[in-house]
Amino acid sequence: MAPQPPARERLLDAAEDLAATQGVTTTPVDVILDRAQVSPATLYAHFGNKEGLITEALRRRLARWDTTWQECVDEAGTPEEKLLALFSALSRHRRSLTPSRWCVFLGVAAETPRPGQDLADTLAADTDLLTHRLEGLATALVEDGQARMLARQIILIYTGVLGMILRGAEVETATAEGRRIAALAVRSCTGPSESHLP
Amino acid sequence: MAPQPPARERLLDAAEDLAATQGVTTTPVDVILDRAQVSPATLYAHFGNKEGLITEALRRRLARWDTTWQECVDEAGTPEEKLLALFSALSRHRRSLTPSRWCVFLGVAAETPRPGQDLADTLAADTDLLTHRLEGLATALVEDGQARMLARQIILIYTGVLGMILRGAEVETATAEGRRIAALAVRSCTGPSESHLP
DNA sequence: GTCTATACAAAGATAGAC
DNA sequence: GTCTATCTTTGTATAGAC
Repeated sequence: MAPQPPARERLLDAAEDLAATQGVTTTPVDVILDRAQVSPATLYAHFGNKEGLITEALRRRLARWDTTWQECVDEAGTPEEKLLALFSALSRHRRSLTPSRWCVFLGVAAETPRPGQDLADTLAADTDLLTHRLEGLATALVEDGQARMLARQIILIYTGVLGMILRGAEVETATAEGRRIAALAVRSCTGPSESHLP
Repeated sequence: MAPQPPARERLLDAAEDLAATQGVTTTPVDVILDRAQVSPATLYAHFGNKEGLITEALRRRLARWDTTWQECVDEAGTPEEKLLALFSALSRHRRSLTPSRWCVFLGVAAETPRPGQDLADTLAADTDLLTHRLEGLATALVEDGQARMLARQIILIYTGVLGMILRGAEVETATAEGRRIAALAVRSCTGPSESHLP
């Protein structure tokens, strides 16, 4: 038999999975414990409380998302493709995990009107990563002043894709649609001239 | 003193307000009762359970949103402006109410992984209203085949605006940005020729 | 580090009276 | 239709042992 990972890992796995598929508020600690095959005391010894566990699980997930997205950027050819790699990354990220109901970070944010500082920071880190990486990639395409705006537009469209999944849309359909709209936004900044390059 | 509205109304008001600002799962029934100045028994007599109350409150809110949006469509001049009136409607709707954290319907959907039939129907009714009205308005602008696609794109962008509010963006900024992107989507369907009419 | 058993608090819902 | 009082269940967290 494969040796079981330590209780801490099992807790993080269970918490991440359940948060993504069922939501946090509606998932009692008992269910997480049951899934992880861990006793209550162990959870509180490691993470202090439920929110601490969730926070830690989200941090780990954000790191994975960061990696997946960066890989997709690196594989993309042109600066425009690198900017739009966000959408391929979303596809790939979802395929590599138990499919979440929409987006764990937005989901937890929606469920948690008054998060503690650590959780709030972790949730903000998702938006920050989007902002910074997209601004960086946009700088290769448009003037500095426009880069911030273009990044914001793409975050909006990306967030729209996630929201469509919550509305019940097919993931691949919504992603493809988002990518198409994002391409429009890019081209409205770069000018129509270069829009038909390979 | 102004005569107090009946308990049923006070419950709906309180539930709507609290659902919009704090979320449903994290708002205990007691808090709704306290805000409405109503006893528990009255709530259960009228609505059966908490979800019944929330469902009814959402139905009422959807009807108001429907009205506000239709007004904005009627006030708009060109077919393109009518299609984009969705974004002015969002502004107006929010200004007419206690500002919700983002969107009550998406919020409740996010918080409720397994809604009962009635609640599920009410949540779906929001997306359905968007779909049908936008498809109707799009038909005035583009061919029938494209109308469905354009409507979907605008729902995606609109949903993105709402998601940006959850991410902490300024409401008016996000709305204006969404409207601009939606205009791009419209013009990519109608062709660049007519894009500069008054 | 991890377990068993349990304390403590909160939340949803109902009984019975007026 | 509405109230007071209360029951039941569920959920978070801890005590103390190994």
